Amino acid sequence: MEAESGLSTGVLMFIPYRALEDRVFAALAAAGFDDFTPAQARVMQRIGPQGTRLTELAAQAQITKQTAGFLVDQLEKAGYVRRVPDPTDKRARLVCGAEKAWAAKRVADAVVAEVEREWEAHLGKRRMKQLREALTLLREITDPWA
Amino acid sequence: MEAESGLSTGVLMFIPYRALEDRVFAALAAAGFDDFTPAQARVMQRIGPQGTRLTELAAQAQITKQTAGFLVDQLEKAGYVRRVPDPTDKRARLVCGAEKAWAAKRVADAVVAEVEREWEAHLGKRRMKQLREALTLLREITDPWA
DNA sequence: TGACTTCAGTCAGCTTCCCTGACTACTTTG
DNA sequence: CAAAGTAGTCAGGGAAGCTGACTGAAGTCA
Repeated sequence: MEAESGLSTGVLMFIPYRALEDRVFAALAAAGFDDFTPAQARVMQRIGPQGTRLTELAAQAQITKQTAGFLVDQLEKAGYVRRVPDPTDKRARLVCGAEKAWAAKRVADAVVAEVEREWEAHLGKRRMKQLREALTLLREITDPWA
Repeated sequence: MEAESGLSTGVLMFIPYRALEDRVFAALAAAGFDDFTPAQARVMQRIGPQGTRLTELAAQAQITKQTAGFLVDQLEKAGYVRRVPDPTDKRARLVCGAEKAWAAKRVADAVVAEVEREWEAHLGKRRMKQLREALTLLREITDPWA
């Protein structure tokens, strides 16, 4: 494509993101959490401490409620979540994380922290801070929700 | 947990990337290039000026050669690429971009440039430069190939 | 030269993810 | 209470990816 460092800023962002994601999934698999998929993880990530409604999960993950329902079914079978009736609305049920989900989250969080330390070691404290600052600012005009 | 936002640096990178991708696809669709998918685009992007082998495309896009073959089939039907025999190796064929592909690329490149200008306007010239610098450095330890 | 090995690409069959459309059950509101 | 809105499911389908098994061509080496 282009000659020099001619990659677009967008692509330059995607490369480290993808590398991080790969690391997290590898670590989860190594720790025995190999029975869920990236799509399921994306939903699971968004479950709040008190549980979250299916419709809410779907909206946040930007998928249809049908897809979310399918993914939650699989997560339920694998023992990561359970569905409990919502006491405040008899139409709804709350998707709650099970202990297995929190255990996986602890592993994932540890890897993210480790990778960020590696990045900081490579960039130096100053540049890492600038990077986060620029990205946080950029979020203001690129984050469609929040 | 940082003060500015609790999001990991990886997620912070993904947000603008996704926003850029959405913009590019919307612009392509608006320009009439609505007959290909993101997956097909990811393959098409990697076709060199003189054409590229299927196996090479698969490796670069990090998919199997079967999947790549399937996507190239679709691109061929839609008129974006054609396959020609490789003169230097009778086993292989070169996937070459057709004029329609280059036209789409021109549209995409224009949108990328436009979005980058918007980002620079929001961040300021200095911060944009720092951002690209940090990301380029980060590529050294996160880009699995090159 | 002939026997292995390697590489390019295809075929067949499968899973996962995600969609639309149509539906039931319950809540809220006028 | 009737109408409108919301939570979730069911049915069906398409896109994208995988593995495994294969053909045909090239390269290697005794």
